[in-house]
Amino acid sequence: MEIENDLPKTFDPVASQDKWYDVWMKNQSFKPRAGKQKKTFTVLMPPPNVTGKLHMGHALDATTQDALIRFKRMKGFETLWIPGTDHAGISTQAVVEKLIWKEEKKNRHDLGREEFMKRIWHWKEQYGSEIVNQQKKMGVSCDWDYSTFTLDPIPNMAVKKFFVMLFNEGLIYQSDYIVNWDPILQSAISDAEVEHKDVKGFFYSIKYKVKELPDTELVIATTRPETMYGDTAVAVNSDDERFKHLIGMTAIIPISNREVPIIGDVHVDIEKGTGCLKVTPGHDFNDFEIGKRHNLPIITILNKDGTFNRLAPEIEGMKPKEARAKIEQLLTELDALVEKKEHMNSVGHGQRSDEIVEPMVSKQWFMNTQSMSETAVRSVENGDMTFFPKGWENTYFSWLRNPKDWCISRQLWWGHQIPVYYCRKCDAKWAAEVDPHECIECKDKDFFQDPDVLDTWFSSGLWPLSTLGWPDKEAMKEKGFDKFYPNTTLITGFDIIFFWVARMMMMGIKATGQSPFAHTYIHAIVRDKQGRKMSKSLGNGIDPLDMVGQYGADAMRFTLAAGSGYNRDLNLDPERIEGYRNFVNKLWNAFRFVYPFLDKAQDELPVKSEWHLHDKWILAELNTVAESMNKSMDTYRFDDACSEIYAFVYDKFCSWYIELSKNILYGEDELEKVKRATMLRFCFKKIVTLLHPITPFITEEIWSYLEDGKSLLIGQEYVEFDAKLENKTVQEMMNKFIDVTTGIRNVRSAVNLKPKDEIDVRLFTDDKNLAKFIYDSRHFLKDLANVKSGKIQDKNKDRPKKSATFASDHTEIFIPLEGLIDINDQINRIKKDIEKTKGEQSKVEAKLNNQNFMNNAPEEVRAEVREKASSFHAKLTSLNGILESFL
RNA sequence: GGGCGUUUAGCUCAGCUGGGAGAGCGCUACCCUUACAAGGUAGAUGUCGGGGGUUCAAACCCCUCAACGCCCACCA
Repeated sequence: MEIENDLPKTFDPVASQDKWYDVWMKNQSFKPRAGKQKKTFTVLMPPPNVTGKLHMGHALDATTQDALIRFKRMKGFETLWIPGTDHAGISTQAVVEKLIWKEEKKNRHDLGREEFMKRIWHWKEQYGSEIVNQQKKMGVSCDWDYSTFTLDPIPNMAVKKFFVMLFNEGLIYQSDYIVNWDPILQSAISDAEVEHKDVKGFFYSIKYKVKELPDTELVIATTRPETMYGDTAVAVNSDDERFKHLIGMTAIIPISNREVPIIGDVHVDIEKGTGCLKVTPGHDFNDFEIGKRHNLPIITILNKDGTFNRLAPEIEGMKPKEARAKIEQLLTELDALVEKKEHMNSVGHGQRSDEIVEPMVSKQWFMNTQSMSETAVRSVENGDMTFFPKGWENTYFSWLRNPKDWCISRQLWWGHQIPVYYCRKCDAKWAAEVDPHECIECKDKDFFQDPDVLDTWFSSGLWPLSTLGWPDKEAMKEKGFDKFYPNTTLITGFDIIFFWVARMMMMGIKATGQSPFAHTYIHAIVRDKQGRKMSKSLGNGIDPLDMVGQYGADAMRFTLAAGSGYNRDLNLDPERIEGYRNFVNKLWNAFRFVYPFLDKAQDELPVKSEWHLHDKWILAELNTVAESMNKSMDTYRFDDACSEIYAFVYDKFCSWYIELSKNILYGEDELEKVKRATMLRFCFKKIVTLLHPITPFITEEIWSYLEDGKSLLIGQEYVEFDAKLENKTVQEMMNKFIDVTTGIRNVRSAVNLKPKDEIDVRLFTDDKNLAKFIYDSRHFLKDLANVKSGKIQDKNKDRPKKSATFASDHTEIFIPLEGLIDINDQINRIKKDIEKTKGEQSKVEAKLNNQNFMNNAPEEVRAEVREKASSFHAKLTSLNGILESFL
């Protein structure tokens, strides 16, 4: 029979994607709406950089967050997912600066601050939303009306408010301190932005003369001889017998012949190097501390661009690497270089610039995070905020339990300018939330604002607050601050636990007294299939949009969700995306099968007494998968959720229920047809509902057919566990029926029967229920295994001779094939099966004969083992009986 | 140096509080069977990194070794 079907044979994701996204937008489906849970569920999107392009990390972010938010929305929470973009001070400024240089050969100083800022804003308006459009391709269901840019007026108010608060408490202060200086950015950066990398270098031993003892030479070990122009002391350990008599004398630095004191300090390790240390407080973190202890002067010998200044005349204008070579040459000429050996050194690099950072002393703004760290730690310890997986709290703790003051000023223009003002008349210095008109002290108009801007993470740290309108009362009311703060779940990668999660916790609690969110789910980092980081230099990046174009957003999303649970790496192989594309297509084709019968389907399920055994079974299975998916989604086990629904759709619904429906739908009984069509439609609605959070597009597409366009799936209720649908008995029975069917196919395959060969099957079982189940399902065996005729009997009946056979623990299968089969072949198969079963049985028997096991194992385990023993026994009895009949 | 993590089928991984080793992809054979060849049916594949220990019972708990990865750290 030909069934008309105007649906395409394969699902076309691209057409479907834009269509449904538009429909959802028009329908305002992403807006928060009060639901049956009477609770809110808020997720804050980690704002991508405005300069950013969507990469796999974003795609994973988008997928997990969207799956969660769609799930909770369907569960009846009032869901809000807040999007936004980050001004990303450094990278944005760099991008635009480069662009202007390319086009006009001007740098930012040529343009001036005001003009340059205008240009960046212009650039941002024009190109800054590219990533937003890319997120939409992934199907993100965030409320775009909440979209915020970190430099918007409200976040700016938030930044000022928070800054002024801490400034007035003395927690934000300005200080001349040694900081990490990035010579490319020409700005200070925070400790967290420094990445240490092993760099091959040399360990130099250099002779310093001692002024008071002309015959004595101190040998100093250093990896950075070029910084000797900044030395202001030589240090030895006060307990070092070799050198302690020198303390208080004077050392002479080679080349410059400058004199510096020899001091004793605990920091110096007697064992390490030569035991003598050159002290350069201006360019080394330890030396800075030593210098403070001994009141040493600080000499800064570097320019802002990392070249040496005129205090280092022989190497002035050089970069450190070049300078080092020059110094090495000079020292050699002076015969002051004792030794040079290879040495691996851990050198700090700027996270953004990847350039070696120089420790340098400069006036910067710092935030004292001591007490904020403590509250942030406590908040996780007492369960106000929980990490999923829990292990990540260690990373969080390790950082916050050892807090260092945070250098928050950056010598950039693009960002939140520090709200501190200086009076030129009276030296007043004050912080203000609103732009002042006059000096706070002397009322003079001649004042200026601090030129520096704040670290990007300062505004990011206030993100959960500012996106909900804080601190503007009216905006807070409009955006529902009281309702949506604290947020429910934060989803992000582990690489920004320090940068972002910890800062939001510190700042959020400081500002409101409440942890900004209840859960933090840390997802994996996407890597290539060999486990390497995706990077431009390796060229191993996979562009999510390419994949979306090629396989569809649903397949892309399913792949990412299936790969993301509590693991820390997600090694992505494009073949997997293809595999899940096939799954999406499978679902589509299952629907194509159902589609022509939809008009027969009724809205309500028939009364339970009219359910076919197979109906009971599929509904019980569906119920089981609904229960486990709910659990998985609630605990961020997207991987489990995916494999559960995948297995159900493939192995239960398509392979069996649909196959078992053909006989009915292509048959003559109109009443049965209506019932089955109703069941299929019902099941399909449940399936697409369960899948919708993960694969929103195809499910919405199918839903539109199932519901004839009357409603949108995005707004439907999620499938809940329903005790009334449970049916363990029928599930067990069906499993046995599947065993039997598979057994028949197995035999067919073993004796090389063609699919077209019809067979007669004789089944022997003592399981009365099963016999009835098979009998009731007998018509289906034609479709399932091309069984033409058959008979089900007790095991005490005679078995047919000369048959191909198979035995399970509950049923023996005989396919009489006189003349067609090789008896010896059959005997060998059975013997092999007997051996295998015996092996399994002996393991179980050993347990039962083990007195210790019987005494110690819990009863349920013993019962299980006994059951297994008897099933192996039954199977062996069958096999042996069959074997005898052949001999 | 400290911490975290990983090591299970050819590949990517799951295996929750210990109780007969799993999935997907790939592979082999046979099938264009009227939802689907982006498919169907059947099938093969593992000293669960090595070594000890606890236990009636260990992939799972403890100790130890090894390899790999990541994070932190002031190692001149």
